[in-house]
Amino acid sequence: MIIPSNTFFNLSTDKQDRIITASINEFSKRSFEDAKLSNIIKESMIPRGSFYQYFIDKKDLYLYIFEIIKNKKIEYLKDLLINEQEIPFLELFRLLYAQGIKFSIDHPQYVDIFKVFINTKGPIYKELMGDSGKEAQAYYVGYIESDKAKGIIRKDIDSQILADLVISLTTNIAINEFSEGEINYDNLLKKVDNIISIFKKGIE
Amino acid sequence: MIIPSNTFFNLSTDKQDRIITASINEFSKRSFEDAKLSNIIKESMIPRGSFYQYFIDKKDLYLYIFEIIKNKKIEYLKDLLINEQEIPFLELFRLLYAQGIKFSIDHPQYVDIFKVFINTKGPIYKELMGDSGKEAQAYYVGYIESDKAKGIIRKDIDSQILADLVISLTTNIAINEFSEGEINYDNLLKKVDNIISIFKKGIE
DNA sequence: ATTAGATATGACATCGCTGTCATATTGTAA
DNA sequence: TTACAATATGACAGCGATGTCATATCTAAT
Repeated sequence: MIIPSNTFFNLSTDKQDRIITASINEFSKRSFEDAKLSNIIKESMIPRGSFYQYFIDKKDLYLYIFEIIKNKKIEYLKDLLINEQEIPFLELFRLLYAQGIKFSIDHPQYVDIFKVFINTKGPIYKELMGDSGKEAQAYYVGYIESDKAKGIIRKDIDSQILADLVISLTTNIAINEFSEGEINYDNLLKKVDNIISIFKKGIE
Repeated sequence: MIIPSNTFFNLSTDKQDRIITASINEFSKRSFEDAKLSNIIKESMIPRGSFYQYFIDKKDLYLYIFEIIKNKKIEYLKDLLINEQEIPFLELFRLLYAQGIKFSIDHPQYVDIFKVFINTKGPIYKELMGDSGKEAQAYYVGYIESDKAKGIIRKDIDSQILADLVISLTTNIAINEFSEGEINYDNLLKKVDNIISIFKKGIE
């Protein structure tokens, strides 16, 4: 059995989209455990029985939605991560941060789903996350150490702490939550540069 | 009618504590809307009927729990906020951050409740939050501007952005999520100092 | 046009959660 | 002890969610 079933992929794109949109709406509001298929079925106007032709159960659907989000995020970041040129850590951070903000502006729902996902420590969390947090940390730490060796970053800064700080900022992208003014990319890019400047030279 | 009822306060502290603990467990896992009284009743071993003698309904209970958390948080921060001496912004930030971490170590559940609360945009959110986010921002901005005037902080740094950054870090306290090693206060204090150092002088 | 296989549909049994209510128990004042 | 008020209790009706299944409809090959 393919997941989702071929039946689902044979649907008109309109129907597929309705199901996906409704699912994203629901999963961005409720944890996997608490998400209600009823809401998804209602919103997408799919008969109850039909849903179970497309997906085995709620988990099957969630995995599919998660996959969509993951691929979309990768799409935003792939150019930066593939490009293994020797840019300084702070420049990499700047680019990742900026792309992260772009992503969260373009797809606020996806970000909400991820937030809910992060906050719930349910069994699905470990199943999907694995050690990707540690991997990201190790990636950054390596980068930072390399910059230290080159004398670009002060040696007395703890690489792990700096890595944590950066991960914390890029995964949350909470910068726009408290601020006034219009939320658009250019606007936020200015903020990123300001933050980078703080990181670079300090505030004194 | 007093909320919670006198009946609740007349209970043995053991029973009161069981209800409070069970409520905190539930509200730290589920949004207000999705939290289930059944779970709370089960865990605290209170007969269903009794619960409704103590609280009007779920909202009544939530308000009470929220009040407890708020007071506890204030207890941790009051010495810093009352003390209006002329310490530099970064020093204030350092102290707030450290106390925030202490709070999140001592009461991880409270922090979870707050995270869930922040993430759900339900009607209860606006009712309880009001404009407290803006107030905090204004408080920090004023502080930063004052330091700028004194020449302690670089003038080309955007006060709002710095305030946002600081709020984002102190409200999330996600610093411990990715890191290895034991989580204890001394350990984290070292991290705070490291972060402060980054803010102060930059990483270059 | 017929037929087999694929797909669509909503009624249904089951389950868990909510808030209420009639009744039982306890506490207290006379 | 009695009698009245406060408190405790769990059975229950109502409701909404879940996953299944028998049946209806559609599609494509002959």
